[in-house]
Amino acid sequence: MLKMGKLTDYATVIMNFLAQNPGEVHAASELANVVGISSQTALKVLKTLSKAGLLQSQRGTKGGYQLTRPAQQISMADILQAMEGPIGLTECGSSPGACVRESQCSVKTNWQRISQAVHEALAKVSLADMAAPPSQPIYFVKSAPDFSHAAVSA
Amino acid sequence: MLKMGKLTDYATVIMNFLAQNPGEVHAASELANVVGISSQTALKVLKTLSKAGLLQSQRGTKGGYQLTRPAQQISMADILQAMEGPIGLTECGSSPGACVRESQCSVKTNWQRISQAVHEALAKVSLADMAAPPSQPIYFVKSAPDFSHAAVSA
DNA sequence: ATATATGGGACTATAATAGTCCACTATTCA
DNA sequence: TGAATAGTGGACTATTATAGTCCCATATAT
Repeated sequence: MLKMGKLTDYATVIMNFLAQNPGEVHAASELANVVGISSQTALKVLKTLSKAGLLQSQRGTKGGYQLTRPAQQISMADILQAMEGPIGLTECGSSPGACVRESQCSVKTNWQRISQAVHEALAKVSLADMAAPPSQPIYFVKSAPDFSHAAVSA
Repeated sequence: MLKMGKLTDYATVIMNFLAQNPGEVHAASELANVVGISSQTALKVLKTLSKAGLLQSQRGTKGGYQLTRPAQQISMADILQAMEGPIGLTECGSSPGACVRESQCSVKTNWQRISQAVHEALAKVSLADMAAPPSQPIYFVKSAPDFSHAAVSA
């Protein structure tokens, strides 16, 4: 399914909520309610997002979280990367050296390119875009990974 | 990391090998050697690919596997989908009804679109492209998910 | 017939993820 | 200044998903 983790899912909903309430500070317990999860779990997500620099936290009574920058300047790639580490469909795409067969792998380079394409697709979508209901059905990738130059080998 | 499973990884290497040896039938044990995994595990992958219609199998002595159609006509999306089911970053993108909060979810539609964009990126890359070493560094997504119409809400 | 090879399903081990808990630090307000 | 509130960091456990293995059945070539 190529799916992201649940925590990442929560993160996007939380970030979306904060994007819709700019300038306000929201406590973890409140955000937990928005998503429908426990405060503990929300806290875990919020800590991760804070460490990644996407959220600004405030301690003590009246404390909570808010976006560090405008929703237009936060991409879905930022959020995914914060929650799951570098975007890459294969190990070799995000962590060079992890695969023992890396040197003689025939498909490595192209996988890295596909990962890059996926990353770019996610980077193009900002949190502000996400928060806004789309006005019409559209196609997204007008031009996709360009392999047109590559001839069939073998 | 948004990564695919190991078995999917094996699948791409196997498919790539078969693409480079068109018209030949290769046994599971041989393909297992190519990837560096056990025959049992290779078999598991091969069964899945066969069921999905990407491979043609032949039983008995001198049996084995080959591509059902030319490598140009098999996309990476086909392989991923065969191994991991429908491509979708979120549950709601690939299995409507799976998420209890689906109806009031503010980001559902846009996630579905992002998943669609990822799917299209993978669909554009054929097995033949994958088998061929890229001749030059290129950018893949010239135009990505188009959210330009969407205004910032709230 | 027999050896070889795939088909289908079930089972188990392992790994990744999600969820929870605890002790600590910072801030507000009475 | 003390109590209440709220985030920080790390560790731990439960759960889930994945990977790997095994068994028995079926098909084919010699």
